[in-house]
Amino acid sequence: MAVSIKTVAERVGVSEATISRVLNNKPGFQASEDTRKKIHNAVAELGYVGNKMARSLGKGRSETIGVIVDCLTNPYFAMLVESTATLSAAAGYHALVEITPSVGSASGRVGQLSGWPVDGMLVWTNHWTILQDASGNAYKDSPIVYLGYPRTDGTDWVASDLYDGGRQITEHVYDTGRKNVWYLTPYDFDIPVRSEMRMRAYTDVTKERGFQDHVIATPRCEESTDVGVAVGQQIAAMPKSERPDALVVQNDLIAIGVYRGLRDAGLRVPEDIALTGFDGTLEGQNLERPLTTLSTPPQEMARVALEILFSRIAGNDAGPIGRMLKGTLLVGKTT
Amino acid sequence: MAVSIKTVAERVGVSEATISRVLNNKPGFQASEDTRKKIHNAVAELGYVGNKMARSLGKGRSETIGVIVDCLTNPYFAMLVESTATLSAAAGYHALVEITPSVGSASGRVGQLSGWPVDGMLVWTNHWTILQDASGNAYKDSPIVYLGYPRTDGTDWVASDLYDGGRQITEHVYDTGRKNVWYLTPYDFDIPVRSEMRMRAYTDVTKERGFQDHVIATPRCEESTDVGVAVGQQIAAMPKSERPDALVVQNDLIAIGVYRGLRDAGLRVPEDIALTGFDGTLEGQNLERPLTTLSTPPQEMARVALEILFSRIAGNDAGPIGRMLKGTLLVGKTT
DNA sequence: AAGGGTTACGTAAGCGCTTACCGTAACCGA
DNA sequence: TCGGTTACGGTAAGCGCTTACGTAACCCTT
Repeated sequence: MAVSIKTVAERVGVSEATISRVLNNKPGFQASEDTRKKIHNAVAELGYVGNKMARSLGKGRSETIGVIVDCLTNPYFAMLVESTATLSAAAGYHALVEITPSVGSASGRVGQLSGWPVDGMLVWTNHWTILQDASGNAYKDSPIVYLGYPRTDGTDWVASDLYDGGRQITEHVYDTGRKNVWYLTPYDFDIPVRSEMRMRAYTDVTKERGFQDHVIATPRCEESTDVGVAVGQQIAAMPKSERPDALVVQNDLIAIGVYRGLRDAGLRVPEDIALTGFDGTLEGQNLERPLTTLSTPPQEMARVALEILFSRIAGNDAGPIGRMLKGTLLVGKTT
Repeated sequence: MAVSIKTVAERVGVSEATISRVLNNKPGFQASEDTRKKIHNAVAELGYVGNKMARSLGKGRSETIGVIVDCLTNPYFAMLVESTATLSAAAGYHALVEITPSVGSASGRVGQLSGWPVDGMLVWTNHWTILQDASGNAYKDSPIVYLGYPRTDGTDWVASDLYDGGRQITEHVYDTGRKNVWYLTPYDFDIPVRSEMRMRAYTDVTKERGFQDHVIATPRCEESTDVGVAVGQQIAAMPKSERPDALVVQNDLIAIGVYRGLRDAGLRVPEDIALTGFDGTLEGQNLERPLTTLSTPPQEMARVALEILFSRIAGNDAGPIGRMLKGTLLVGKTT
């Protein structure tokens, strides 16, 4: 029904092959200026826009890359996806997003995206599992770059150096003179790898400075902000002597919640208690007191990851590539 | 290379057609329990996952819907896209996102998505233009539901009732006793339709109450927050007598900027000046003083829009469908 | 015993494009 | 005059699915 390459071919009076070759600028193929013109005219007049599906089927490549993330409400992911979409568009690729909190969980698998011949995938995992196909085997139909955490399982990854970041932020907190610093993490005991590095950095620095570490773990869940609020209230309810004088929180979203919880309960940040986040989100900066946090620009992450991915698509089959991106400390008004 | 339907067929010893029919549960087709079993076993053993491209080519439907928005950094859009992705996944569809600030602009056209046989599209437009294909004709290869603003051009749309919302929020502001209320809009003089309704509601209410209206228009641009900051500073720099005592701002992002601008210049909100946003974003609620705003849940918008879209895909060709969603006033601490 | 309905599956023609492999015809130099 | 280029472009075989149509075997009916 729609105008296909056949329509154009008939209109111009040449074969479909010629149309295809001219439109794709096939190297080594020469058409007369005349046919070229005619073809382009016909295309314009008919409003012909190929059919990407057929094209992909024919070429065996879809010029689409898949992006799998937990959610988009976290602005960090939103930015990540946005960057991926624009960067891949610039390279002539489409971005197919899939939101699957399940990917990366123990039973994580490549849900909907499966069977879609994406040329490559960017996958954010919170856990250290591998993407699996429907039968539970490691997915390997197309190259994947895992985002978020460093890996040692032979896959490609781009991560922010959480250990380094954790140290930067913890040291900063101690540098401001705090002595009883707690760490707050949405901890998933089933998958102990999660966030190890940020937390380990915290405990390391704490020990090095000769202080006592203290970790609060809350169940990992969607409504991070609310979780934070609850924790904030709990802490505010403690007698002053038992309370920490600083809280290093695993990410901005939760930290924001904690901020609200503390504030609503009448505690002042940072006068009564210092607070830090992690991620460098916009929200954090829009708090009354911009949040002290550590940012690894998702744009950068997307850029580096796509670089790797495109090289894989182009055939690069060297050993596993990993890139650690160092974050930068953003000192706000909460410490 | 990958395992195709042919592989399965050979393994089981039946024709490809049978595989396809069994796997798709073709109504009216009966296979023996035996073959069914064999097929499912083979599929499991081989790890066969169809090829969606070929499937789509064959059926003429791609089971993919496209979503076009300005950006994802605006959490409103992020939420919209997230809802679309999850809701369509639930219906067995994929979501293909395209970020194109240009769509909806005067020269707006269906960029990358063009040629991709999406079964339908959700398009957010800031302006009242129609999606165009490469040759400048109205795009009509697949059904589209336009989001954001009501339309009278025969296309389907889902919008939040901006006039109603504008009235709600303006009246609320006057109800708090303000008398010199200004309106701030990122106004694109090239496309005067933009936001007419919110602003008109403001002027209407203002006149009804016997006050003088005053509109500040700033160039529409990406860094909305920064624009807001600048305006906030300008206003703060005015002598108190010339200053408004309330600012009704076109959206949360800009309002947040204004908040910061005012705050940094030493003005207090709402004591010195009241402030409202529009959209009900998370950021707005995370401000020190949660922003008074008007929210039209993007989830709801996505839900309603997809409902319409799926009905169109199913063949519903009734006249244009429009749905106006009433927003609800969120009274924060800025008024 | 012949016609007719089931049951269970095969055949083959697409879907709209790409591309390896062949023509032609004109032109050119020797 | 003839073989060899060069310029231009047609043919047809896929890519991996779906589906309209056909058919063979079986059982039941009258």
